[in-house]
Amino acid sequence: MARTTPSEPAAARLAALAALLADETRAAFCLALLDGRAWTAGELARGAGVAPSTASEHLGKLVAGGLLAEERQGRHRYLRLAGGRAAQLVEELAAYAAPGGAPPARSLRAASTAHALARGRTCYDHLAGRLGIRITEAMTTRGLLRQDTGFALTEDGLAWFGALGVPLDTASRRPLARGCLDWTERRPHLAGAAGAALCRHAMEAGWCERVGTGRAVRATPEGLRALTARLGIDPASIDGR
Amino acid sequence: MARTTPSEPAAARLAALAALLADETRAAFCLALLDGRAWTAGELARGAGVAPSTASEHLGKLVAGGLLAEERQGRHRYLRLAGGRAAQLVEELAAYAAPGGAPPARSLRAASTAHALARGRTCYDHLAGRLGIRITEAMTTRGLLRQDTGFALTEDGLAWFGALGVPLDTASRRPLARGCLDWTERRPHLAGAAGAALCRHAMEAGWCERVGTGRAVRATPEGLRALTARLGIDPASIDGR
DNA sequence: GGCACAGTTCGGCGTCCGCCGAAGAGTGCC
DNA sequence: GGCACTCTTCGGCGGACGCCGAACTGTGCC
Repeated sequence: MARTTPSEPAAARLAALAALLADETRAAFCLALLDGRAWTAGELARGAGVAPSTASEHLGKLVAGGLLAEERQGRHRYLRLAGGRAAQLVEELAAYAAPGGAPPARSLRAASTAHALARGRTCYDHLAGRLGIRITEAMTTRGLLRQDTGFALTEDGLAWFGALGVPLDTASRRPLARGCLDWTERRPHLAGAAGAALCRHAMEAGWCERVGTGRAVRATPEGLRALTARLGIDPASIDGR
Repeated sequence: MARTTPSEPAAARLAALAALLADETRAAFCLALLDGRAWTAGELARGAGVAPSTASEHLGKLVAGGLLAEERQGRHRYLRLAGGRAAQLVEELAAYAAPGGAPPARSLRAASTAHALARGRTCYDHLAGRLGIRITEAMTTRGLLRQDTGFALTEDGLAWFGALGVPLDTASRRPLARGCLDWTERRPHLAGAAGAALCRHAMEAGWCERVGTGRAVRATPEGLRALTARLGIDPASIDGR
């Protein structure tokens, strides 16, 4: 008997896309790039522990498949996620794949990086981890963000961004606010154009700074003061445990 | 040099999850189950054009991987997507994998089913296709749904559901409204608890009916009248082309 | 020009995995 | 009880794919 839709092309395309992430090395590349920054091919190869030649082939597939974008500068090949939708795809798959319980964290080094990531990190272009969740919570309780009927900024929320000096384009196709499931807190944090703008502002204003070379982010003392003043966030709820 | 996080388990889990969908036959199973109903193993095997033994192995993997749920009744094994999140995952991957241009539609039979699907279909538990998009559009222009600051019902929207006699639970963890990218219209339609409730009501009230055995759905004459009366939708914008 | 370095291409190796048919287990109908 | 049917398990086959090292290309620095 024939297939439900003859010579189904949708299944083949879905399988081809999923196959890009079905390899552990390629998956590691995409997870590393979830910090939203561009990495060189060599950095990715070292990070994943494979030979440069192997990485080169994998990166070629990921770019050809539309998941990654490349930028060549001199003898370097910089790679980043192809865009917000690609990042969202990887995020959601990673969140679904995350185990229900806490991650094991075998070594001391792994435990300390896991701790730093749980405290705060970037998730492509917005803030995640305890830091991102506390901000999202505070915005919700202050009536800047509504989560009960969906996930959207309120008029007060728009005004709050205005007062911060961060313009938001409501006419853009990209949704202003979107929930992104946090894989350490297991609750949604603010993503979308507003989440990206807030993260950019937090970095530029010195509210946060990167820790080490990875995705981990830490709120600075000024940042904690600003979050307390503007959102009523208790600094201990982010920094402490 | 070591991996960024030693013996990274996240990459392995992401790869394992993606591998479930990286096979064309398994992908076809998941797409078929996107209609939200339960199919038997044999039906899925015939639909995908593989031997029952092959299907059995694939289904075992999909269930073990947490993407599908099974229910055994007598000698039948009924399979459905494991839940809303699994459906959302498959939807988004399928939407990302969909080609930018229109699908080719080689045979006459394929063209006619593609046409029926484009007109209206279920997307797991809510309405999609032209029918779903027109409803979402109408709800937005009538102020029942806000898309400019995210994707959320308004107070008027809550009242509209109340008038319809469809209760919505705002206290649930599941978001009431969520945008789901429509792969034929390439715009978001209403998903989430409200989308599911509306779809259920439309089926029970006889506004829509299934066409054939697949995902395709058609608005009935009463349905078109109801949509015109309650949302001001022009019937020709759905049914005609 | 010459060297160091980033990245790519190629050949070969080993493994994994999807496919089938045949045989078996369990269920329902008569 | 016996038959028909659905699904599962197993063995074996073949292709696909990820890995590496070695050789090669191209860039930048001195």
